Amino acid sequence: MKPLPVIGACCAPGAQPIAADDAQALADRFKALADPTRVAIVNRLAGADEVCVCDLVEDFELSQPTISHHLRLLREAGLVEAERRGTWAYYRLVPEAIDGLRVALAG
Amino acid sequence: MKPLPVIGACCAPGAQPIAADDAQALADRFKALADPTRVAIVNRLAGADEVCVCDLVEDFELSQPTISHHLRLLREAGLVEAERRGTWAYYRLVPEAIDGLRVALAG
DNA sequence: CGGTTTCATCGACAGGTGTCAATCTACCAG
DNA sequence: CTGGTAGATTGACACCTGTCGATGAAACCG
Repeated sequence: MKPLPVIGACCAPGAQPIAADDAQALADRFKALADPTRVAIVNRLAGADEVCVCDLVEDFELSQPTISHHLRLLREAGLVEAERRGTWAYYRLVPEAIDGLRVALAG
Repeated sequence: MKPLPVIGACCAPGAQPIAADDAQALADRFKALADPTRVAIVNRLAGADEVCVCDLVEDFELSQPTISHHLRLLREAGLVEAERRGTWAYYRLVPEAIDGLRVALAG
């Protein structure tokens, strides 16, 4: 798991050149949001403190493995984090990660 | 070419639920930034008013068709726009499109 | 203990994506 | 008109990705 690198402004007028590594790291995080299901999951998590996986499986009309797959990608990108409590797993947003992307889009 | 739909906050704590269409539209625009070369191109365009395609082909060590391909994806996502002057083509950032993404990431 | 539930992982498959060489289409200079 | 240059398009290829069914792993219940 990467330590969630902090990348400065890059994509609005006036931004300074960024290194190839940073472009790669940014692309990786944007890739996590490059799917409508994952955008919807993030949106769902943004509306509550935490959400049980079982609720996500009910909300979206996708198989449980597919939801699990998307959650993993979001987790690996550092955008969400999971906590296991007994039989259930609860997912939360990582606001700092979203902030990081917003900052990167600034000028 | 889509009319660049405006989508409200979606991905930070406190955001309201968004429609499936909006999740799709957002994912499409994030997908345009889900590649390191395209992030670097956007960063390059952010540092100048406009950039000639010939300069991009020189800067990045990729073939001219590949650069052209990435520019098309960015254009179709509405993140950049092109202007043809004589033999050369000049690309510019569309700041409103970047702003739209930044707003979507807000809470 | 055995059975059930929740979630993650695996294997497979169709469709999408990044890349390049080759080609095509303006446009400009003689 | 001829030749040269800039950029877009095409075709091909390897690789990645979203999806599902089947299986595994861990916790709970009776």
